[in-house]
Amino acid sequence: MAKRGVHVTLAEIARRLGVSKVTVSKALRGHPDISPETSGEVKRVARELGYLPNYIARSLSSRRTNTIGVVVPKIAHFFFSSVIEALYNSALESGYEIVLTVSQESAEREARHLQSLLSMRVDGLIVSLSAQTHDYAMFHWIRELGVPLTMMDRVIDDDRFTRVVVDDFGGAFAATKQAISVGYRKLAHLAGGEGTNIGRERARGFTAALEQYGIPLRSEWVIRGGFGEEDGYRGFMQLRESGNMPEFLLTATFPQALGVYRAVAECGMSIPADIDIICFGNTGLNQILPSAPTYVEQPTKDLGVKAFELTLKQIREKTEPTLVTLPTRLVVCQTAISRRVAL
Amino acid sequence: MAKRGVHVTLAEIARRLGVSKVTVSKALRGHPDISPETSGEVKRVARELGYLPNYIARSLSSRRTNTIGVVVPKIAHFFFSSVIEALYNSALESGYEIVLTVSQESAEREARHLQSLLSMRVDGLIVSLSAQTHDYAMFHWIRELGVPLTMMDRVIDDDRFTRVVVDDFGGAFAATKQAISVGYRKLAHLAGGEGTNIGRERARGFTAALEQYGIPLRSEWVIRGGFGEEDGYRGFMQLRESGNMPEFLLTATFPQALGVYRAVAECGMSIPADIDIICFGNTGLNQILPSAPTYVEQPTKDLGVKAFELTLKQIREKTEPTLVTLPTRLVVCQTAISRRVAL
DNA sequence: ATGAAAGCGCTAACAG
DNA sequence: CTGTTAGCGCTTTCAT
Repeated sequence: MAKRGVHVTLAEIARRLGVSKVTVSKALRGHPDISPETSGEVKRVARELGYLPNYIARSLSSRRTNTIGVVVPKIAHFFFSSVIEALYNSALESGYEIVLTVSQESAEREARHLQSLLSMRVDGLIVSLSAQTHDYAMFHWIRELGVPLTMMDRVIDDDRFTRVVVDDFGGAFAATKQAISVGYRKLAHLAGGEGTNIGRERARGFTAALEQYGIPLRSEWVIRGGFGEEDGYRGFMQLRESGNMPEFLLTATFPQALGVYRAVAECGMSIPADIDIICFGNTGLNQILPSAPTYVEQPTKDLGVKAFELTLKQIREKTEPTLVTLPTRLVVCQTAISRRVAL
Repeated sequence: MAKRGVHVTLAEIARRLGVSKVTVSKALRGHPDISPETSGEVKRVARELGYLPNYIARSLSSRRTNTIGVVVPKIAHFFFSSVIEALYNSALESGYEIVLTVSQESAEREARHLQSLLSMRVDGLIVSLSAQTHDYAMFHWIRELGVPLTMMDRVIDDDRFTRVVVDDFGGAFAATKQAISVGYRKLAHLAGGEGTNIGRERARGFTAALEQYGIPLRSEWVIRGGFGEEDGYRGFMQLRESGNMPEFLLTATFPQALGVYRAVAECGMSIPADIDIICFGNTGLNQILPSAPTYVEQPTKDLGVKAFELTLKQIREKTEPTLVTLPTRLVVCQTAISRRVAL
């Protein structure tokens, strides 16, 4: 049986038609050089043989891979999987393939992945920093190499990088303000890591709101840690053991909130009776959680779409680094308000 | 300034050291041919120049890409994101890169992605079928081409393919049996698509359990549709409009169950007072849902790990197609039982 | 409109 | 141990 599919080359098609490789190459890519007849013939034979262009060879020769490398900290987490889905949709539209890698919040893995992606000669990079990344040398190096790079959500606060972020400060501020407006005065915040821009900004928003309303900030009510479920669990337990419980808790992420829910249930307490909560992020499950919590909606789709767009722009033309800040929106569910109304 | 990073080639390093490209190539890959001294020198210069091997060129020459192509129907869905995370961990361990693509349950997108991945000359493929895929010609073609292929979870029931699945029949059977054992007699099933193996097997398990306990199967209580949240919502509404409500509902997926929860809440009804539920899949959120539902636990990590392992095996040696079935486990939460106990 | 020549950066024999 | 010779399959000039 004849060669087929993955084993067919341009040369083979050329041989069969008695034309040159160049003609076949051009015909297949719809180059205007080739006459419609020849072009048709070439395409027919290619189809018959199940020809699959070898992108590896094409890339080596053309110096483009039509590929975007992505590094994210997590994947089984609604926020990221939703952003990633948006990235994939954008990529499909523009004919790019995505090589996704996951750092698992490890700076070392992140660096390894970046190296791999550079070695794969991706045309551009989209990165959301791991919570452990404190050494930015590699990113500056990438920048100097001139490889298009877009930082997304978890970014380096440096104008020399192209970034897309959400309005973390505004979101945290609005959430805290909402809590205050319904009457809470004892407010705590699960801040997550302050080594990241999102941790810092959300904490800033929280404290700024307290300040504006003249509520003193109690340092033991701003709990540091990570962004995961365990961190939420630990954070709540820590509050409880201190014997000094706040009325309200702003969590920096949705996973944290889940941990809080679990901890609260374990303690035989309940939300919002014993403690009320507002979290960042909406998993579509918020509506179903016992006493749906108010949350800060993050524009995950837009993040993905914008990040891809900025990357493509950098690939196509020389552009200045930009910062895009997407708005957040406070989605008020019954809990916080209803409780106070009842009082 | 000198060339750096992505612009440095083997030839450049060779030139600087006055050796040949081959020596550099071998030294960098730790080939035993090269003396420790030379090797050290080469590595030093490579590091100094920030040399990044060009995987494209390497792949073209070596005819391996160290890359596995993956096609899944969805990504922002706990089941898949969890499987995918496992795939990524396996890949990292074995030094493979993953090119993930998402079919969005569309057969057409799936086919496009498969073509791209083949053109990228991935060393192997892992595929979970879209719900719309009914034409299997492409998969047989891939099989004949000899490209290592593993089907995962949503597979073609054909012994010529290597597959990893979970014990859908057993899971559905156990769930239904549990419902019967606590006293329910009016049982319904949200079957999802029966064009897929998982839809068929789960429905089979449901009916087999009814049969074993002599409970007549009511066809209007086996509702077809898709596997999504909307399908769950619609399914419940359909049951409700029929005016003939079952006491119990087995859903084929977790998203479906979410839809049911939403519908139930909208109708001012509640779970399990008005209808009890068991679902496939556990998102870690089950514990938090109002009245934690009993669920069929799917071994997502194992699915990913096994799928990767089978693919690697096919790459490394000629192997016969195999079918691996991973066990499911019924995790009984309070709902179903507690209600009956209270009666 | 078509083709010949050259080369992308690397690895795989094989020879020294 | 080190180097030479040949490509891998494709695109890119540049002729014709």
